[in-house]
Amino acid sequence: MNKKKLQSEQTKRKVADAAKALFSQKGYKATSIEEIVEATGSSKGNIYYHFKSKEGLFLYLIDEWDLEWERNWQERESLYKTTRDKLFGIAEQIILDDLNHPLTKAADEFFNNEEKGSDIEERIDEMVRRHVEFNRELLQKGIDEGEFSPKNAEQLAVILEGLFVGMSRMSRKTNTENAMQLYHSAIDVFLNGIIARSS
Amino acid sequence: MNKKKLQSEQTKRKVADAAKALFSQKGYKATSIEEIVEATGSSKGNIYYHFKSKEGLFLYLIDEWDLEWERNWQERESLYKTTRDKLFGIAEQIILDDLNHPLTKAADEFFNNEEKGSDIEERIDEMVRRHVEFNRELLQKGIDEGEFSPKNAEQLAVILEGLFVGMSRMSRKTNTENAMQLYHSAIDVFLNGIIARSS
DNA sequence: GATAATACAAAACGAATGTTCAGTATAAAT
DNA sequence: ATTTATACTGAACATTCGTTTTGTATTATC
Repeated sequence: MNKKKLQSEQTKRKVADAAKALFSQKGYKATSIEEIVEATGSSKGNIYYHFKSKEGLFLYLIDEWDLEWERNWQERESLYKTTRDKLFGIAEQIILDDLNHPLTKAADEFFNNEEKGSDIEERIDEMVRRHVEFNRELLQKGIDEGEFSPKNAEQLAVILEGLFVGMSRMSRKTNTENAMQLYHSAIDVFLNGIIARSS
Repeated sequence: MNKKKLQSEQTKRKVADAAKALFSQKGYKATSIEEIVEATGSSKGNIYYHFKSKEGLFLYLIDEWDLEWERNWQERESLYKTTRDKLFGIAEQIILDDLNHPLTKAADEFFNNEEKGSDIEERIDEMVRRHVEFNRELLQKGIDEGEFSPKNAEQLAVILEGLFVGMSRMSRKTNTENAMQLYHSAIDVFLNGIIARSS
């Protein structure tokens, strides 16, 4: 079990990468298996050999994406000292990781899905909850250390998450540099709005 | 030409209303003509008699929605004096007009569509531009009158639009009251971040 | 070397969907 | 009263899409 397993993993990766790119660009529904076939050269049957279904493929990508994001962040977190700097660092990672926040767009499609509770909606809800919790801890630390004025960290965390979502949306049609500026300004405003004032 | 024309307009309205509700709830792609048929009692053929296509129907709704929004706002604008109050007023209208910002979700689907430049994408881009311009004028006025500290109004306008988009996203699963609180807090932070300080 | 498992291809299937079309009833126009 | 235009129906059409199935070459196992 060597040559075959290796080859197999390579094609699975190729399919996953192509699907990720397509889902990011076109959304979930708008991306067809046929397009993934064309992008990879693999056959339809082969895709279904490696992944249970289209939904399963998407789920796989979400998990992978989120894990990777967390790994990347943990590697970089120590580079930033203040919570302020960390926020800027997060924005930078969001933009650089992939300008268009890979699956955010596709995620939008499921965010409001009253259909027969697909697994995907559940998973995305969980991801958002994790993000908010992540933000909350970050902000709470800033508050505790006197960097920010004491406020409802939970609500601020939701606002911050929304701000990121909104900025991602607004910067989809610009280049990296402009996106960076926009995120930076947005965080500036946000921080300025919650900063502890010595007056 | 009376009784028939009247009846005709009524059914067209009925279709438009049902479609608006469905698109808002499920998104564009996920809403089928068949579902509109079921929701209205009209036949498929009849829908295509009143509207050129599914895309045409959606376009019609976007235009109508935006016009209505602007009318509503112009009626209420005089109720608010400061730019600050106007922002709160806008948030209130966004929430009350329809908690889930009717077509925002569906609009998301087209925001990043690299397909054969559908008319819809164009139209939505234009709508966003108008919103940003609207925000810009509002903020510029606040800056000119000394309410806010002088900053790049254009960029702030984009941030504000993104903030609204993000808040809409984050409040999709809550009730009106919570949404109101969230928007209010978000605007508070935003205003606090750009306010002119007398210190 | 025979057998079994694996990785893949190609075609077919079945359901769903947007759109069109032929036909019909009713109201308006002549 | 007859003709015409309008509002509408229901079935048919053409495609697309996710998924399944059947078959096959290649590699691992014994």
